[in-house]
Amino acid sequence: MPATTWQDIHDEFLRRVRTREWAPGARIPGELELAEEFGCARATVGRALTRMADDGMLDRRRRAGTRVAESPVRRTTLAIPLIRQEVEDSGAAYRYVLLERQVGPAPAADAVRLGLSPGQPRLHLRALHLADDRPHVYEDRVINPAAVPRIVETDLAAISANEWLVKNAWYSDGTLAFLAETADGPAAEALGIAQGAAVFVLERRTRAGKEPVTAVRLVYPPGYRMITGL
Amino acid sequence: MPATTWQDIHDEFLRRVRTREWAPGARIPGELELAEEFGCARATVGRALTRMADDGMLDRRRRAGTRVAESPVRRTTLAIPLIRQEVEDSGAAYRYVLLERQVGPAPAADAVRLGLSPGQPRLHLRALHLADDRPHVYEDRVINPAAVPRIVETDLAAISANEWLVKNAWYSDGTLAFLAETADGPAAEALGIAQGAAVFVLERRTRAGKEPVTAVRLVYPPGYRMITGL
DNA sequence: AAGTGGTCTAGACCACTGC
DNA sequence: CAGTGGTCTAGACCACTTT
Repeated sequence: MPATTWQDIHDEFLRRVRTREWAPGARIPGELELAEEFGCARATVGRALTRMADDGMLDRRRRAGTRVAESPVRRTTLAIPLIRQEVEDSGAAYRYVLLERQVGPAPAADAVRLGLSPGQPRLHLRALHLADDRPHVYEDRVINPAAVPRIVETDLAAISANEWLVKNAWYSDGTLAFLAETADGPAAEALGIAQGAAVFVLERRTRAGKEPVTAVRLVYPPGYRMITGL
Repeated sequence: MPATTWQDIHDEFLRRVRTREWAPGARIPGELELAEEFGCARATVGRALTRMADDGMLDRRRRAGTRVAESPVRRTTLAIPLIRQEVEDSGAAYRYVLLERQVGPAPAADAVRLGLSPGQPRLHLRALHLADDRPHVYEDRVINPAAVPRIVETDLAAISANEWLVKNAWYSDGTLAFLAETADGPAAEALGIAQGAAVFVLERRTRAGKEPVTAVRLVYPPGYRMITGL
């Protein structure tokens, strides 16, 4: 292995940006010059620079060169929690309870959430994920059976909807949102907290092509923090 | 340009994972075989595969080959909001008001937040960011002047602490957390909402080497959603 | 021991865009 | 038009880890 890998170079560039040796907005040397400085091929510094640009720390434009972003902290990678894993990683035993299952024509609210026309069939689930038998997350989910017909014949008390979907459904894209809300009656009851308490909510929607698949709300009790690096 | 770029190949791999043509846990062909399939160099499919692995969709190990992750949605890229930009992008005029500025020995709470010993000097700020003169975010920040001495002589009514720090301070690493809370008195008053309302809070801490630089809490009023792709 | 991914190199051509 | 980044190629060697 060469003495300097692209990661070493990346770390050095990161240091230069963070220490402001390369100041926000400033233009930095071109790839060829940097390659000469580090005694490596152009592609190697290029890889390091590309990574920095992906992370939002550099702005690169052909002909114009590479500049440090005005605000060199713009993007971070967020690990989406897998509930079972999140619980087991904390050393607790994972358990899942299906609280309610409803099949039938979608009420207006569910139709909007999922992106269906009102009256189309939908599957509505309410469930609770537990860590050592203490409530960990409350789940409220709507599923479009037109996208995943087999789910209506599945015993969702034995396997969580999420795990079934990961194994059996496909999707093309989706959105993810985080927000704060006051706990409504059902969520408060399931989590054993006061109604009106501030809860952290993660909303996820997935589609397969144009067809909506599922919309889920995960409600975390007060005190929950979603943490990432910077 | 060749007919297929590494991005095309990446998109095709993404499709195969999402449609479960490559099922969770399954081993996929090696780089050489894939390069042959697409009629390109090994490095080209390698780049596409590396990207997928970075996104948590594939697990790659030498000798063992490449497998689809058990849960192929694990990481996403989150754009950290820059308040001024967030406001201006929404078409509103940005304004910033410094509500309070305190210099002095750190009370226990501030010391813990920032990672100082109690009694060391600290700068405490409370501020409000407005969009078209409506409250947008409430900011509560502690700064360690030992890390950025010049900030105590800076007029933080004229420039927000964040913008000053981006331009003038350096950092080595930090953490970022999201949580839900009920609005306390000062936050509720500043945002013009009811005390006890559920607010979305973003907490950020940065350090320069071992020295803490700043700890900030950004409090968003009810209704705020932080959105990302999937 | 051997197969797989991880990385580097040297050269090439192209795409974009500021001068 | 010329300089810069973006990408591809073909080959090479190395690192890891499973068999």
